Amino acid sequence: MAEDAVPTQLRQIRPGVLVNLADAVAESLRAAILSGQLKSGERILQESVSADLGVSRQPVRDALHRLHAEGLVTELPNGRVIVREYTHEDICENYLVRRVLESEAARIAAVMMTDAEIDELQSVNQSFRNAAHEHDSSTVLNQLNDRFHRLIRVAARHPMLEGFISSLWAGLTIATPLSIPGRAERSIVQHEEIVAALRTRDPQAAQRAMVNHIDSACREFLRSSGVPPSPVLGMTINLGPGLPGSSGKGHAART
Amino acid sequence: MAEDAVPTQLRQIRPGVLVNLADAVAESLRAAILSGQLKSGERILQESVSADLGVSRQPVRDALHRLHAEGLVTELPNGRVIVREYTHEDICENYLVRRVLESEAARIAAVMMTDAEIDELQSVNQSFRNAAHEHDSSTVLNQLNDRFHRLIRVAARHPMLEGFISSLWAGLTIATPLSIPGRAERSIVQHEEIVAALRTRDPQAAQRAMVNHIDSACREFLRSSGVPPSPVLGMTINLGPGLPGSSGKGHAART
DNA sequence: AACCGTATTCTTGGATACAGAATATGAGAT
DNA sequence: ATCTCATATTCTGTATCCAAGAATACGGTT
Repeated sequence: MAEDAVPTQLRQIRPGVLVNLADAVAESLRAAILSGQLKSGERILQESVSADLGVSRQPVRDALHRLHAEGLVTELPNGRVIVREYTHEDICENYLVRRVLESEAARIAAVMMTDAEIDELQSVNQSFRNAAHEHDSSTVLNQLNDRFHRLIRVAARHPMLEGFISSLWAGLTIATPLSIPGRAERSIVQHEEIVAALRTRDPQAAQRAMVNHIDSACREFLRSSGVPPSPVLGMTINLGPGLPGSSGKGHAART
Repeated sequence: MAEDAVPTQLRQIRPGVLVNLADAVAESLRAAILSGQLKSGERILQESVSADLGVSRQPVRDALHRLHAEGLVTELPNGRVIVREYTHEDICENYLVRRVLESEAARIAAVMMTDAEIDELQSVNQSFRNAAHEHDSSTVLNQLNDRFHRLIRVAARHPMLEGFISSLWAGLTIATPLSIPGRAERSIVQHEEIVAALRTRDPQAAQRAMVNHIDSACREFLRSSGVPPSPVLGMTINLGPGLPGSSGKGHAART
C-alpha cells in the first residue's frame, strides 16, 4: 500500500553472514534505531519490517524480543512495540549506573590489563586527539570514544560486568555529549588521566579517574540540554559528592 | 514416548493469570531451574517443554529467549539451549557486580526511602530474625532475605539500577550462603547496620554497610565452598581492600 | 452537537507445517 | 575390535495460517 512511500527504510540484511535471520533482523533494526531513522517513540510493526526485509514475521518477532532485552525498544501492554523513549531521567540514570560499573571495570583493569592493551588504549586516544583536532565528524569521534571505553571494560575480563556496561552504551549512542564544543578536548585529557593511572597499575587512581570522567560528561550533557542547572533531585543525589572513589572527606568533584 | 517417564516434570501453567503464554512458560521454567529440577548444564528441548505444558513450541521459544536475557540459560551456537552453568568465577563476579550496584542503591535509598518503607524493612528483618531463631527452612530464610534486599533497591527508585540488580539475584538463588551455620545471624546484624544507616539518612554509611554485608556473604560462601582461601586472582582483585565506600586509607575490611 | 455503543479492521499471539543442519546409530572394512 | 562412512532420526529455524483482542471509525440517540 503506502509501502513505496518508504522505499528502503531499513538496511537490507546481509545474507549468509549471520547465522540466523533473527540476528540479522535485529542488527538491521538496531542500526535504524541508533542512526535515528526510527525515531524515539515510533511504533514498529512486525509486518512492515518483515515486508521491508523480505523475511517472514517470525524472525522479526524474535528480533524484537532481543531488542527489548537490550533495552532499545519498549513493549507496550498489548504487545505493541515502540522505539524506546529516553527521558531525561533515563539518561541521568544511565550515567549513574555507568559510573559505578565503568569505574569498577577501570579499577580491575588496572591489575588485569596487559601492557600491550594499555599501548593500544593510548593509541586510540591519540587517534581521538587527531580526529578532534581535524574537526572530524562527531560520528568518528563517537566511534573512537566507544572503542576507548570498550577496551577498558573488556580488559577487566569480567563478562557480566562487561555485558552490563555494553548494554548501557547501546542505548545512549544518541545522547553523547561529544558534539558540545570543547567536550572532545576535555575528554582527551581525562582519558589521559585514566591511561596514566592504568600505567602505574593504581586501581584506586584508575577508578577515580573514570568516575571523574563520567561525571564530567554527565554534567556537560545536562548543562547543554538546558536542564535546570542544580536541582532535579535525582541529580543531586545521583552524582553528588559522596561517590565511591572519592577520598573520604574532601570529596567535592575536582572539576 | 518416554513421556510418562517424566510425568509432571514442569509445574503446570496457571491459565488466565498471565497475559501471554510465553510469560507463563518462562515462569514455569524459571521455577524448575531455580528449584533444581532442571540441573545445571542440562539441555532444554523446545519440543519436550511444549509437550509437557501442552502448548506449542512458539511460546516456548519466546520463553527461552526471555530466560536467556535473564541469564538463566545459555544459548549454544546452533540454537541449543542448556541451563546455565555457574562456574565459580561466575559466582564471584556476581558478588562483585552486586556489591557496587546494591551499595549504590543503598546510598540512594538513604535519601529516597520513606519512613514507612524503612519501617517495613525493619519488620522484614525482624521476621528474618524470628525465622532464623526457629530454624525455619532455608527457603523461608531466602525469601525474607530476598525481600529485604528488594525493598532497598526498589526504594532507590531507579528502574535500570533495580533491573540490573534483580537480574543478578535471579541467577543465584541457588548459591546463597544462608545455609551456612551462623550465617543467618550474621546477616541479621549486618541488615540492622544497614537499617540504622538508612534511618539516619546517611548515604555514605548505608553504602558502606551494604558493601560490608555483601563482602561478608561472598567471603563466607567462598570459604564454605572449599575454594583455596586466599588466591584465585579474581577474588583478591575483585573484593580486595580498595573498594568504594571504604574510607581512603584504613581500608581493610572490618570483619 | 456531543456522547455512547457497535461493528469493522488491524495487529499481535499461538499453532501447524516444512526444510535444513547436526548428531547419533549402525554396518562394513581394515 | 576399532575406526570410518553412510544413513536415519531428531531438533531447531523459518514460513504460513488461524483466532482473539484492541483501536478506531461510524452511526444512532439524547
